[in-house]
Amino acid sequence: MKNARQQKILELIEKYDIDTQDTLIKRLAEEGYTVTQTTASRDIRQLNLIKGVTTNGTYKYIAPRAVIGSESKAPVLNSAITDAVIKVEAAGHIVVVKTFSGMANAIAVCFDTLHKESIVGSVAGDDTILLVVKTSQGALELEAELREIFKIK
Amino acid sequence: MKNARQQKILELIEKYDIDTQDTLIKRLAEEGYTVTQTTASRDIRQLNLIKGVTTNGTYKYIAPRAVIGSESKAPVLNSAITDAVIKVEAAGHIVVVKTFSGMANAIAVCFDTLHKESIVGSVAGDDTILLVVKTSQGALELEAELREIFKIK
DNA sequence: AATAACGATGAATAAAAATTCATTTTAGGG
DNA sequence: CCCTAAAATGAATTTTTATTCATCGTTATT
Repeated sequence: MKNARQQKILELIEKYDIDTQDTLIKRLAEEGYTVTQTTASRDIRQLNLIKGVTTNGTYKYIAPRAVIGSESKAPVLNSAITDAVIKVEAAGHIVVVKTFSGMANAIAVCFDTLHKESIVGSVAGDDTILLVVKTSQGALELEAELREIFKIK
Repeated sequence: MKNARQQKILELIEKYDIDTQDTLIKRLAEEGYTVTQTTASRDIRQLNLIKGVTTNGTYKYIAPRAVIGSESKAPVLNSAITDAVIKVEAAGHIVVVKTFSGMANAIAVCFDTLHKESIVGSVAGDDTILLVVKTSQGALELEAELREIFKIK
């Protein structure tokens, strides 16, 4: 039951603007899932959903593209993300990451959540991310690390 | 007061794991900002911060890189420009400028209109601008200059 | 200077979300 | 089958967060 329901939740938050757990519960009920707020809260937590503010100033639950990591543990990247990285290459003190078209931003978000010391800043285009590193040496190390993570070459 | 405080909030959530508005209020108090939960709530909303679940299962406020809702944001106020620049750092022959989420483009436009000789080109993401300078020396000079302008550090 | 208009803030309150503590259900051994 | 352990769930409650309404300070306008 749980898995089907959580799957449905992901669909629902895509389809509708769901602003509270209560709204979610009602949508779920329409689909035949009757649960209490307790369960909704837990589902949301387990799915790593977050409540954001839209440009209209309203709230909305969304599925973030990567799990927010606190330094300690390796961040959890969903496979859609790791698969989308095509190439990683250091050039001077910059590391260039090539991705599937349109995926660069999603992946750059992951890098941000890594809070890697060596990364001074990053910019993402459509299918390319530039990671600026303080030193060439650092770039080489980062390159190696990323290749490890994304299983490149 | 408000801007300085919100700026500080961004620093605090980077530096510490802030799980509730209450802990944020306490951290702010340590820094000399005494506010109520009402204000904390509003600041969080205005900064577009979100509360996410970390890999440890704990909660944590973070500044998302991408703005939810995807449509472009409201026009940027003049005074907001300088306030929105968080960090300026030279790395080799590149200067990295960190800004509030969604502000990078607006600020990059300002740079362009400056027609600074030393800037070869620039790229802006959501919250980061890369300024490409001919030489490392030039990057250092530009870094110093920008820090002056934006009163960084 | 007086006054209007607006933004920032807080106290109190309402609303929403997380958690605790049981209870029920499910999945595996024996 | 029956039992046990673990997972899932809900009711009640606590905790956290958002909002309402009033006030204060600032700035602009006459």
